[in-house]
Amino acid sequence: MTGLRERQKADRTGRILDAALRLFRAQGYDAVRIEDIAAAAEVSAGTCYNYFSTKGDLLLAIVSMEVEEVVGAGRAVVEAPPPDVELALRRLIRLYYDHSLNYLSKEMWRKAMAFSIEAPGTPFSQRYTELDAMLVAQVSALIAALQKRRLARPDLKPGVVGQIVFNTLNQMFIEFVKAESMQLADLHRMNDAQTASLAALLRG
Amino acid sequence: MTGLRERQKADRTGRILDAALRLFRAQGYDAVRIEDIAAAAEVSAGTCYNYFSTKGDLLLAIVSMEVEEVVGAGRAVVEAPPPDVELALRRLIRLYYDHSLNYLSKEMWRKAMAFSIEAPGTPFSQRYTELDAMLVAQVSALIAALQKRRLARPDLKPGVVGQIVFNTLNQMFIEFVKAESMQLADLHRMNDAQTASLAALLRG
DNA sequence: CAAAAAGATTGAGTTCGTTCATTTTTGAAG
DNA sequence: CTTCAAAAATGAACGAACTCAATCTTTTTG
Repeated sequence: MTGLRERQKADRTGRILDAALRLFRAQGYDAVRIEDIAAAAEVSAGTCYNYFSTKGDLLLAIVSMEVEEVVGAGRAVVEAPPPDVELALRRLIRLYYDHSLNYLSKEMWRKAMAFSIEAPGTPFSQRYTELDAMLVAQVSALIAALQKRRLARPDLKPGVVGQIVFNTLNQMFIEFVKAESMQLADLHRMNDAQTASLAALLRG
Repeated sequence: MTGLRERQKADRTGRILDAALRLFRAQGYDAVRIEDIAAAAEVSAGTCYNYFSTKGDLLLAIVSMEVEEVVGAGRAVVEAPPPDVELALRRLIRLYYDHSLNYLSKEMWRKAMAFSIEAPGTPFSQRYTELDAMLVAQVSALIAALQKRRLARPDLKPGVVGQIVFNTLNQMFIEFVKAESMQLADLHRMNDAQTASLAALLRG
């Protein structure tokens, strides 16, 4: 089942991803050439293109892993939500934001988001879009959980509200990564303000 | 005041913009080389870079003109809003959407939005961001006008609601330009549905 | 086990955005 | 009208993403 070819393939994929992440973080996305990644991964430039269709798609593969992690971390919040709409939303969104710079730089986020709009058809662009949908679903699930606990107006459709909340948090995140000087603390403040407004709408 | 140099400069800027718009529409953004634009505008490639910092910024200059037009057209709706929240929002947003493909292709929008995230510091990227803010302000002004006419809950801050509405319409537009097969009619349907939900929240 | 087929790797070559030293044009001063 | 400085245009040269024909490695077949 796991032939040599298969193992080598997985190994090379891992080496390319590791090298790319390390170099992107250290030198910045633009400054790193595919040849540099190839050299660090001990393959040729051409081989990188057998595994990832473009440099942008390779970046999105890395970013997608980060988003997968955050979706995993978010489950805990949805399963045991704080006993208040505002607190609950704030907590989930802070989790997303705080995770965002663990492995990735603002430049990497900018390039990744740009690429996912520019080239929506590549494999990891589609994956990234799926993951965004999973985040929407997760926020929606949180709303639903709060409604079940009678902490939010029961007449609002969780999916609609979830999408609205996601749009807002996503837009603020874009603003954040676009402004190199903006700090996480600033983003938190924006989030707290917006969440307060939204929470007012969502409470009975 | 209008020396030769000044006139030539304006003339060249115009020729480059015209040529770029025509070629981007006819052949697609990626297929058009800076040299092609330069040739059509009867200048050299290097000259294009005296006027626009990158190919992406040249595109954003074109897209910005389109957005300026749409902001102008939107004023009429804000000044004489239809007598219902849902109708009013729907009308303004449809105006935005219907204008969007007058001069620009989906590919151009994708590239433009991508570039504005990727390179937020270039002159026309900043201009584009300003124009987005103007659209937010315009939607907010519409909400305020409706409140004044007692057609919307008076306790909601127009700015907050305007930003939420804009985020939603913008997100749907991104989905639209990402899916080459999606038609304007589909976008209208999405808009009608979302607007109905939002209008329910905004009515007294 | 040998031979052939299938699958991957390779790196030299192509393309295109961008830069920059040089040349040309414009406007001002004498 | 001539001279000079500043501004602008030019296109050759550069660099990096990406392609592809040739080569090598793994798997399958007889």
